Amino acid sequence: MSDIPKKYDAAEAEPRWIERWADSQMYDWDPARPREESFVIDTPPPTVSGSLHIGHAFSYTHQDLIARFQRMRGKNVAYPMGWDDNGLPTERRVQALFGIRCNPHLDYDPDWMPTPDTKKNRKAEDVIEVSRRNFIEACEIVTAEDERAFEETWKRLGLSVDWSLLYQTINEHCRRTSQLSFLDLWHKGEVYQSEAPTMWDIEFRTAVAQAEVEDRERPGHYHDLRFQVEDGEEFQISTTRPELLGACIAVAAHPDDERYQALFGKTALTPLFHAPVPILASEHADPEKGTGILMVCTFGDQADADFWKGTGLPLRQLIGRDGRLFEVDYGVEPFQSRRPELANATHAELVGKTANQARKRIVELLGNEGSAVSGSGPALVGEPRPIQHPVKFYERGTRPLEFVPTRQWFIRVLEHKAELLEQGAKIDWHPPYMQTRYAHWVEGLNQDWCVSRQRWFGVPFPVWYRLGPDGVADHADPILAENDALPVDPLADTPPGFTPGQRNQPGGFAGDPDVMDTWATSSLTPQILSHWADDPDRHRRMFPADIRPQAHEIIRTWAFYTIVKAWMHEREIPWKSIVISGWILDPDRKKMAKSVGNVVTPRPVIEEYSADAFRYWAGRARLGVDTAFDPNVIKIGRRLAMKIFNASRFVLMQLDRVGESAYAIGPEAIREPLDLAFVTRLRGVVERATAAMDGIDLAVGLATIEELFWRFCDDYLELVKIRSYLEEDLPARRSAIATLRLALESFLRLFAPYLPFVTEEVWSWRFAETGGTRSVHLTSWPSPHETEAVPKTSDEAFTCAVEVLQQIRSAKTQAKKSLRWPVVSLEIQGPDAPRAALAAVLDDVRHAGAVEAAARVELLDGPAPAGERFSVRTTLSEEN
RNA sequence: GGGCGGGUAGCUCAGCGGUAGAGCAGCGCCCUUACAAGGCGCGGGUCGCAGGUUCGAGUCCUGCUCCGCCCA
Repeated sequence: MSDIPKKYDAAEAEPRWIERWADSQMYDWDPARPREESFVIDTPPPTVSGSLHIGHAFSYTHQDLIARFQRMRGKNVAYPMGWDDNGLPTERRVQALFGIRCNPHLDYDPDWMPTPDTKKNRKAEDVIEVSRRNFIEACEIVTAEDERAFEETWKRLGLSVDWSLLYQTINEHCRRTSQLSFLDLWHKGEVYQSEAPTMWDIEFRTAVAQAEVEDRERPGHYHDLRFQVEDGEEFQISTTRPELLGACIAVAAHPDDERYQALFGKTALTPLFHAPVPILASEHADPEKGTGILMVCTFGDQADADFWKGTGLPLRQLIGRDGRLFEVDYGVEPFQSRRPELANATHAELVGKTANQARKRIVELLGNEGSAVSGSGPALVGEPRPIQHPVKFYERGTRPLEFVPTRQWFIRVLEHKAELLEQGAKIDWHPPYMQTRYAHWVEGLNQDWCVSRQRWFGVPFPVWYRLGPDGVADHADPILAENDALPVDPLADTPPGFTPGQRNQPGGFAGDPDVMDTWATSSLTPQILSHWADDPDRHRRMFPADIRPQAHEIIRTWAFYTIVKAWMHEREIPWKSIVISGWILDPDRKKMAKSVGNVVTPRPVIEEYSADAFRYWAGRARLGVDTAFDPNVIKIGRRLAMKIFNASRFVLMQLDRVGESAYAIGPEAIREPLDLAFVTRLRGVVERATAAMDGIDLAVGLATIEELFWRFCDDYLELVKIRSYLEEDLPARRSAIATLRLALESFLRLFAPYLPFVTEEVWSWRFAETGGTRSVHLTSWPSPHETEAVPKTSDEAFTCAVEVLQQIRSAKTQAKKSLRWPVVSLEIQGPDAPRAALAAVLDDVRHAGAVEAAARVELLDGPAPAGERFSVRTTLSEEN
């Protein structure tokens, strides 16, 4: 038998085990086993170009705890990893790193290689324009690097991922799956194209979906402007966006608003532009806001866009895709004006300006004498009034969204709210209240899912358009790719029935230039894993998945979209349960953010405290609840790992002292009252921990195991020492040895999901050979069956022993004596039942408490203090 | 403004109908042959506030308050 190491050095041991596990295939999913035996995890594919912060490692640890537990329960666990490569985060990073920008009109340069641009103050003219294909190649180089870093961190954390199931959301298989999904939805009528005002990010120049939009409180101003009715009467509207005055198409007040009853149905004229606009009654107007009457323009906000739809009013778009006001001609439809020269002169002041710049200028113009419609006085009444109001932003953007009419692809979700709510209810949510959050999101939807993005590094739509003789695309009747041709790149591949030379030629074809939203692909992760696109048999074995672990901020995106897709394709739920981790906040309970500079990355923490310690911290957090980053809790984990090491060392040294036969003593040798009582405790802990883990109550499972383990170390080991030290092979020693072995083997397996490194280290010393399983991670989770040969008793004897032992220790500590200090007299008073229980284990207690052989020990009948079993009087020896 | 979660010892949290718990921090003691990056012990809380239900309420109900998150 090999020597048992004296010290545990996690920094040395953990990498050693990672290496050993790497090629062992011990975490691999076995495709041959039936569905009932499988446990399929739909792992969130992290965005590789995002920075990895400690919250990711925290959440991924939760998945691993579940994976390892299920594996030990005998399940054939499919625990994949995926990298979410495509989309804006990658493009943004690539642009910044290489100082490049994609120009899709350029030709591919096969000799071009991206080189990091280290210029400190890069000017706009320094940015190199590259072709779409070169740009995509640059993205691929960066993501490949990022993936390596992620993989290394996951391995360092001890994630038991089956790396043979690895995928990238941009790889061929995912592109095929994603495009197939699109085609399937097209054939089912769930996807449509429309040209409509869409939320548009002027910075990235792409459409964005409702799920990616957030409200931010921003300062603004109410501007009161004088409008004039054709008959000369005046009224004032309030607006926060005076720069859109030229885009005004109507004026509206609430139908019940007494103040404006006389105006409804009349026509008003706008100042500076003199556009005739109808005065309408509309529920959209809030009588409490501003003057209660507002101008509707195309488009100041969502309300304007909603209002405009279906009214038949003209579309007067002023803001372009770059966020600047473009040229228009007043006096020509749809830009009506009673005084076109004045309107055009005004607009000339604003053309080319951003919304902000234009606002400043037009406020000056509106403040000028004579700017009112009547020509008398300024149109602007008083000073603009500062307010705070919510403004819509793309979640990754820095500038307010605009509503710009563009052609986009949409997936129908609004008309399926009821079904999507029903699907949500079929899924088991952990914690349950997270389902409410999902439901509220679904109920609050007000737009279909916009899936097209005007970007490059993503999955293209498998679609081409016929070009008429005039070169104009026929969007109404797109050419779709054949299923078996997928994946296609419509900008490179030629549609059936055409030749490459007909690309972009009148009478020829054009490829759809857009790519899909990242979520359009990552909403298919269960199907990507199951090979829905090309392997129906495997799909049946893996779909729906058992579990989806994720954090709560992506309920509205990833979870929601995945539920949508699974329902649309197969009328199924994507997974049986969903587990939501909380967020990690900084120690002051603030959200970690790059801009605040309080982001903690996982690697240094793992290096400092060990992966086991980190995992302990993650395992202790309750699901769904945000947790402050607290090194103190991680330190407790480190201490626990150390304790497991030392206690194991002690137990195995006891077994070794007996010899190899010790490892063959079965549970039937457990006969001593103390040992029976402890095994009863252990049995209860196994049952409770198993129930907790089954219910994904990871923190409760850990706390249950940990609590008994500390009792084991602090009290049981002390109480049993005297018997395990016995030189002779007596039943008392056999019972002790058998209990120690059973307990240690149980604890190691119970802790294995949480602390995979130290448990494996200890397992390797002896049990790898004697236990018949080379790794603790290949053993089975402890079960009550293992202790069937041990007579069931109460755990009262152990409880009583511990109580008296603690009283003795307390007496010694208060007397400032060492714990080895001899006791000469012990008077224990208590009721019959605990006295009887104690009597059976009194020898163990005497030895653990260093009660002298000749000491007077009395068990007396009598009451005990409230909440205790005994009243104990300890008399210490005068000298040691 | 609506919804969700939470306010328990100095700190981090457990307990969710039956005599207030753990760990950390504090204080004190102990180098006991597994463990000094250790062990043992000791203090320490009107369980956010106000009502109510109950024989009995951190624990259930109502209102309020503060914090966080999600959504408008």
